[in-house]
Amino acid sequence: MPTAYNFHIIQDCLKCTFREHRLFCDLPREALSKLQSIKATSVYPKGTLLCLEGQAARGVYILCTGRAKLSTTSSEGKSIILRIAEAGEVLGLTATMSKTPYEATVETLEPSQANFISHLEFLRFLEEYPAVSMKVAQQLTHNCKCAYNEIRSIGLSNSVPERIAKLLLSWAEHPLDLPGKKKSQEIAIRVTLTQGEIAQFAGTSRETVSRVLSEFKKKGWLRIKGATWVVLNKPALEQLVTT
Amino acid sequence: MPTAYNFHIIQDCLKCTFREHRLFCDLPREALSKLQSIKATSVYPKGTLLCLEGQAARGVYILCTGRAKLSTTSSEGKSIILRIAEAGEVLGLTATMSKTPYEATVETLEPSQANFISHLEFLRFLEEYPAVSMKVAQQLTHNCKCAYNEIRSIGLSNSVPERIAKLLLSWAEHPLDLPGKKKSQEIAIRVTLTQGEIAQFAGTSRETVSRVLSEFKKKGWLRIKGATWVVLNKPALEQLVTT
DNA sequence: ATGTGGCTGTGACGGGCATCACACCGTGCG
DNA sequence: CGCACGGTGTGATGCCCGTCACAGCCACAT
Repeated sequence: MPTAYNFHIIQDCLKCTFREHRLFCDLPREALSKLQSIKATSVYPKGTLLCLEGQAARGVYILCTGRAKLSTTSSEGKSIILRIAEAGEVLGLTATMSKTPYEATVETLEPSQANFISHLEFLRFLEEYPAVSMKVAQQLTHNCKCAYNEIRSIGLSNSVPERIAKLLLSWAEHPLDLPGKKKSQEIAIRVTLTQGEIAQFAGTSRETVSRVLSEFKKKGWLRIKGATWVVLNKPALEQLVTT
Repeated sequence: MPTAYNFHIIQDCLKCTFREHRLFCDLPREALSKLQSIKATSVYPKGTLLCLEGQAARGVYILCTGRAKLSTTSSEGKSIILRIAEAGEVLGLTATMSKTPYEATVETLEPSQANFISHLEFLRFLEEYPAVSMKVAQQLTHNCKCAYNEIRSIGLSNSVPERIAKLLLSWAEHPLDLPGKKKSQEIAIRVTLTQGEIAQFAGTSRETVSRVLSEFKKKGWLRIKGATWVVLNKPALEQLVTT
């Protein structure tokens, strides 16, 4: 059902074709029906703040399409990206489960569709369907693993170039298929984050990211044209990473 | 039931008096009986490695008494402490849930009792008793929150003194009650970690920790005698912390 | 006593990176 | 068009803190 905005909206969870590839959504039939009845679907433009760090948790968002950036900010305004959430993830879960304020600010990186479920209804939903709490556990497990990776990335690496190389390599695991591309070592990826955001991800400053990327380009390891970046020398980047 | 080692062993989960104050253990009667039948209790000396990072997850440990240190290590040998787990927590959960290798190395910090439950039996236990998966979700939530705190601590603070002050303050939330102590601003805490371990916790080097603590002592903010430390000027430490 | 091993204190040194500052470039908008 | 604005590139500067080196201390075993 493409809309005027050329955006496909998934109205009915039961008919959602992506379901089985998603972290959370692949639930038994009855649970899905219930979910369908308690969810509120909306489409949000890029840059929407779904959750605000520190605010009381109103409920969770299930991201149907799009991606979102989870970040946390210090009182001085310095902020760091916790992770990028993909479609099919539940956001605001930690806060909703423990009835505490949102841990992170969630901002959509693309036009996104999400199902909102209020705090109370979600907890009831959870208790009613054991399969749902299993899924919740899996989502939380995923969150933990991402967080541990981030800790390793920031805490164990020796230098900023290493951390940036690591980021590039992790992105390179989901490469872009360029149509007329001959077989080669080249890995094309789409990077929509700004250098400032990459800096937040790597726990460094914007300028340093710029310098490091220049360095990579100068060494012939990387080519950047707009939002499509091409990793030219994966082994070299890998050698930089010790973790 | 004090043993020859003057160590109280909890044989029967159903009779455990600590249960209701614990993160995981407060389960319904039937689940507890089942737990009782599938667990294997052991007592481990200080310094035992319960889980090894990177090894296939054999199952989970429920920590009955004692505390344990969760850490992760880079290939270069640099390592960082993820968190300190308290009695009542389930360890090895992330790995067991996602059937992946252990994320962290778990080392007992004190003589500790723990219940081991094998991988398969735990997952079956989980599916059988919905209340258990709720508890698992709560444990995972706790893990996430700790991880996020660690990320904030390492990624957002501007200096090592700030991070160490933060650690001290977090420990000061569970003060020691000194018997003959008059009312005062002084907060006594028990610190069993070495400076090297504190360094791992704060993502810095042992020497820097030593220097920072010296500094705090010189300024009259802190007094250290063996394993009992006394925070003399909490506000000063708080002022150092911006996160 | 003597050795050994783990923990702690302190000095010296130097490099990596945060910070400030400013120029450049494309895009959108009045 | 001219302007503002967000993103990017790059130089200069300085300092925090990691690293190396070594000494002192304590507990414990021989």
